[in-house]
Amino acid sequence: MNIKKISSKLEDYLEAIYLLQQRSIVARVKDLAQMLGVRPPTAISAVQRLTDLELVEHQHYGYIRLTEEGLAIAKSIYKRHETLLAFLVDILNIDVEKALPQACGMEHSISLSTRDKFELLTDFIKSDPAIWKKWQEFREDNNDEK
Amino acid sequence: MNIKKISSKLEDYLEAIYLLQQRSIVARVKDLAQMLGVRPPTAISAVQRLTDLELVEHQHYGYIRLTEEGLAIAKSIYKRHETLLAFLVDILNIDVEKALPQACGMEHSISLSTRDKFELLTDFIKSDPAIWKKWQEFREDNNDEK
DNA sequence: TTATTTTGTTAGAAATAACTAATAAATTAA
DNA sequence: TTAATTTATTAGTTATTTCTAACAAAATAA
Repeated sequence: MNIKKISSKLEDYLEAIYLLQQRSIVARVKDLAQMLGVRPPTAISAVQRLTDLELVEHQHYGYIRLTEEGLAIAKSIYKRHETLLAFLVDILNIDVEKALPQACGMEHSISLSTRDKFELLTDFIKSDPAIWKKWQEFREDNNDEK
Repeated sequence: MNIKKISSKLEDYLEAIYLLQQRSIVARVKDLAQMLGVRPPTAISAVQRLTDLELVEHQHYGYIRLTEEGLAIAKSIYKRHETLLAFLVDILNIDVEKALPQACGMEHSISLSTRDKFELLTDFIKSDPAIWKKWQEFREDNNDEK
């Protein structure tokens, strides 16, 4: 029931396949390569390693699908991604374009329990208008206009 | 004047050399390997690559020293490390042993400006006793005893 | 000062993760 | 249904980061 430990690069591939599936686009090598900014042979080699690990299923010249285990990992990474992105953008007031690559980097380093705490803090600050206002002001008083 | 972009592993080596220097321990291959949990040949190979990049100076069988540029990178990474660790431990209430590896992972992904914002938020929450108390309670109300 | 121990280095191998070039299969258009 | 285009794959190369085994230099102890 433990989540298999794989490299952060492989986690990125699982996450990308998951996102393609979500958009009801059947994951193909081309899309995967495009999303991750690599060449098709690089994506293929990753898909092959993920197949060996039984995290995806892939027949030659065919579609790429997550196994149950691969889906569990993908979801868990994506959840961390979402939480971190929301924290960076909504709380720390970072532009989405700048926040995205940072969330993508951090999402591989934090535990699930740390993710929960990031979410809790985000909810805490957002849920209380007084605190939210104070934080806005505190930020602005410290040269954080943008 | 730009900070050279190197891999996160090499950043770890610079950070470790910096910490050894701080403790007035002259950095040696053995210490470095021990700190990073690798075998001596691995540390040597990293030191050689850092020497090629002119980020450290190292004569055979001698001491390892950071160049001015290497020191700048090391300091900047370490600053991010400290800020993230303080945030995880003091604000999110994560045990130091658990927080450490997560800070070590995240420190390579965040920009200097994001680091500043983490510090700002930490200061904000710590500086206001009312907010601090509310956050403690909010955490405890959401199953975060430990 | 020789012997032992510690520390550092080289050589060579393996895994990961990327690339280009060449080719093969599948799809689309003529 | 061929021909052209798109997509996928294989083969081979490179860089990074790790390892073990073997050896060399330096430091310490006998």
